[in-house]
Amino acid sequence: MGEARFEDKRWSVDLEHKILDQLDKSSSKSQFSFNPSSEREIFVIDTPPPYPSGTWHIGAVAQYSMIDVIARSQRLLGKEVYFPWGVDRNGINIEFTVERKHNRKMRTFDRADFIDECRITIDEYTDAMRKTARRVGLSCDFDKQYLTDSPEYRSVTQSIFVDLLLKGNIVEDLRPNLYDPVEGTTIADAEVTRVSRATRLVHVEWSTEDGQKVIISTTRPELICACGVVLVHPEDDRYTHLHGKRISLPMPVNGRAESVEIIAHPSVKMDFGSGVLMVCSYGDQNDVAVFRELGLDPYQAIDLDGRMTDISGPLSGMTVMEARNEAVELLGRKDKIDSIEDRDQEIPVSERGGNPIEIILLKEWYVKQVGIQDRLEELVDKIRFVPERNKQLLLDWMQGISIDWPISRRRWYHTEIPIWYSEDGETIVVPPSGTYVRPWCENPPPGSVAINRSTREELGKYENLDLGELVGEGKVFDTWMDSSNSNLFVSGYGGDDSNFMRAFPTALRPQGKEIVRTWLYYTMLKSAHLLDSPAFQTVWIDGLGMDPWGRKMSKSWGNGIDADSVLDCGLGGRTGSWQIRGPDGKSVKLKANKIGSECFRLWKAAEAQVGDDFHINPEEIESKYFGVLTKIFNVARFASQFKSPGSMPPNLSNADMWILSEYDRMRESTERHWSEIDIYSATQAVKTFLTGVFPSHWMEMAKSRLYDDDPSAAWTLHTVLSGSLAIFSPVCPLFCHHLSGVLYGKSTMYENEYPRSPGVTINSSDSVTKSMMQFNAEIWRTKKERNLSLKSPLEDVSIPYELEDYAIDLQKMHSLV
RNA sequence: GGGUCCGUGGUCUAGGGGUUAUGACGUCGCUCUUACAAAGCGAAGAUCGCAGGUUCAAUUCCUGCCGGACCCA
Repeated sequence: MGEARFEDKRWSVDLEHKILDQLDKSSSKSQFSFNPSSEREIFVIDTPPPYPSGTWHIGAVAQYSMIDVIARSQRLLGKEVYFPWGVDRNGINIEFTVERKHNRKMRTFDRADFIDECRITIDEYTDAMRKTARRVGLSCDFDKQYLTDSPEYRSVTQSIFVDLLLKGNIVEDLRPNLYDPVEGTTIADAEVTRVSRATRLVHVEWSTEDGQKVIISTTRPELICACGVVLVHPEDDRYTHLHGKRISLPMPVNGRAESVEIIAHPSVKMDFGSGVLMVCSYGDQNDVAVFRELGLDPYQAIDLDGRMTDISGPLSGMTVMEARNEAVELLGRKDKIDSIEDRDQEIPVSERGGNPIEIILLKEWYVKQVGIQDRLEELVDKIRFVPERNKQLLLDWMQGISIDWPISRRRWYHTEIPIWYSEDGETIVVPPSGTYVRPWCENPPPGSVAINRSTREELGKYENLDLGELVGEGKVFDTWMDSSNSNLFVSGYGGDDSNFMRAFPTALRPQGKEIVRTWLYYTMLKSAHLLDSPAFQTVWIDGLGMDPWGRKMSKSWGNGIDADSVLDCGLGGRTGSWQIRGPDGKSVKLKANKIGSECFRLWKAAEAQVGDDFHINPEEIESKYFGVLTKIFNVARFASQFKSPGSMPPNLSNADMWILSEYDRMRESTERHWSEIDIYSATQAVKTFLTGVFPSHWMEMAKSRLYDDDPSAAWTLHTVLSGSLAIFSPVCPLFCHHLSGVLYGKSTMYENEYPRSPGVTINSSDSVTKSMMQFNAEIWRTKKERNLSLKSPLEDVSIPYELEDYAIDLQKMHSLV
């Protein structure tokens, strides 16, 4: 027996930082680099490339640290893990940031200047995020960082687009599109959210050609000019006599018929307003459906700037809101308003800009998705979901798909659509695979190919053809076009084919449930089109980080918690405190003394099963989990007094064989849990063992033998502890690295073989354990009842038959005489 | 209005047709026992949301309702 080899009495956030610094200084980061030609099983993780926006949401950091637990546990299981560090940098967010910074709209900039501004700004955020990633202990392959706005990544996005275009999975069409007139861009279904707003429901008086008055209710009187038909319900007896009649528009229009037909149609709600519905191109999705169904020619009432077009007559040139007010004014003056009602309505707005969206006819590029849903569902069925029930989120979304995915956007800081148009507009030119092009400012590179715009027939190299003055496409891709390639990119698509075949379908897609309908769905769609294959082997879908009372965190509501404040809580003795808006709107103060990354990770791993939303409360994280670290730290501190004999001694005592059996059961179950990506169960199993039966029962029982330098006890102690630390290391990598370093001179961080069975086991260890715990508790209770100290002797205690093998140890442990 | 998921001691959480329902935090009591008082040990605390049904037996399965979260009209 020697001195304890730990200076500190417990784990601390300062120690955590010291270790992190040491690791950063050493060359250890290359330890996590990926070798695609390794003999080991390849395990590629398609990590969600975070979007740098200044601060990283603590819920996302928590989720990311669990992806790290998966990466580390898979390495421990012996796999060649690729845990990429990618950053998503395309998109409208950074454009908004730059617009706010300069207080100028994007379109008032020179395009190239604006793009430079975006890149400079996002570079700063990218560095900050990388620091947090390191701080929380991510074992990414940081050397191979990829940025989705880099030429390499963008060229993959463009090449895949060209491939799909040639395969016919991408179409160009003039269709009604969801459009954000304020930001001037098309958006997809998935980017629409709904907000409740007060609107006026106007009951307008129309009259038929034979002079009958009809009241039609609408919240959008400015769209009367785009009315294509008026509908009544076929079973509505009040209006049967109107079927087939023509009705005059109550507003002046320009360049179109001044009356429309009244038709019976079941999509009308009889009890809404008067039960008569005007259908305009396009007030809402139902209007789109009716126009398509009845084969009506749509009118364009709103232009790309969100202003009324010529057909609206007196409203022409006004914004939608101005036009709406003016329409009410005009109708009122002509005495055509029956009444006006204020009501709350859910209106669709763009997720990014928060602007009411319009539906506008636009020529855009689309990825086909309507026809492939059945096949997609078959492919989804080949994927394992963790947890299984979250698969439903994807299936629900797929069931609702009714239109193709519009992918072109009228923005700038995105991947460019790689197309040039011939002078006559009938031929398009696309670049060769693997090149990044910017058609808005450059000509096609050598090797570009000309294609017939409508038939997709290849016409040869563009250099050899006379296409007149080429026009580069100015539009860009929806950012999901970039991120939905991430699995292909990280699996090596476009590189060495044999490596890609080994890495695909990508082993794991970990992500949050809020982006199932976008990131997961679009990735599945792209991989299905391109390779007719499921995109992944396993999809792991976690819930969202909520505030301590289960509400979504938001800066505006004042219930957000900053990730760095939790990770650095306790650093240099500084405690943490958080002022948060509580459930009743009152401010609540939360306090903690020490948390740090290891405690934070342990909390997330041990607190709940994957898939549900989780509440983040720093007080709870500290009180429930820091003590666990203290406990394990002291187990190690205790063990550091004793030297291991190195190899297994010939005669192991019964107590040691028992705990080795218990350890082996834990080892086996955690190995299974880790391979099933069940972080919660693995963490619970090893935590319970290391803080429960091992120290409280076996260590107490083995103490006297340890002090007497019994080789059996010492070997057992270190065999169990070193293995357990390795098993625990995916959850708390720095903590285990430190303990194992001091105890055994080696880090648990780079283990790539699961601890082996000690090979010494007894049968029925389970029932022995139960009796043991029961017996010990009985003795402790007895001593307490008699007011005896734990080391005072106790007489007349008989040891149960089942524990006879352990009699001597138990007698010593409890001073039984 | 429709769909999906969820509802277990004060709080969080595990489990699952069958003897006294898991664990953690908090609470209370005792204890500085050569690793640990930022600890240990012990104790109290739950009719497993409500109402029906299936069953010899339900907290677990089914139906309805109530409450919460998310999604879609």
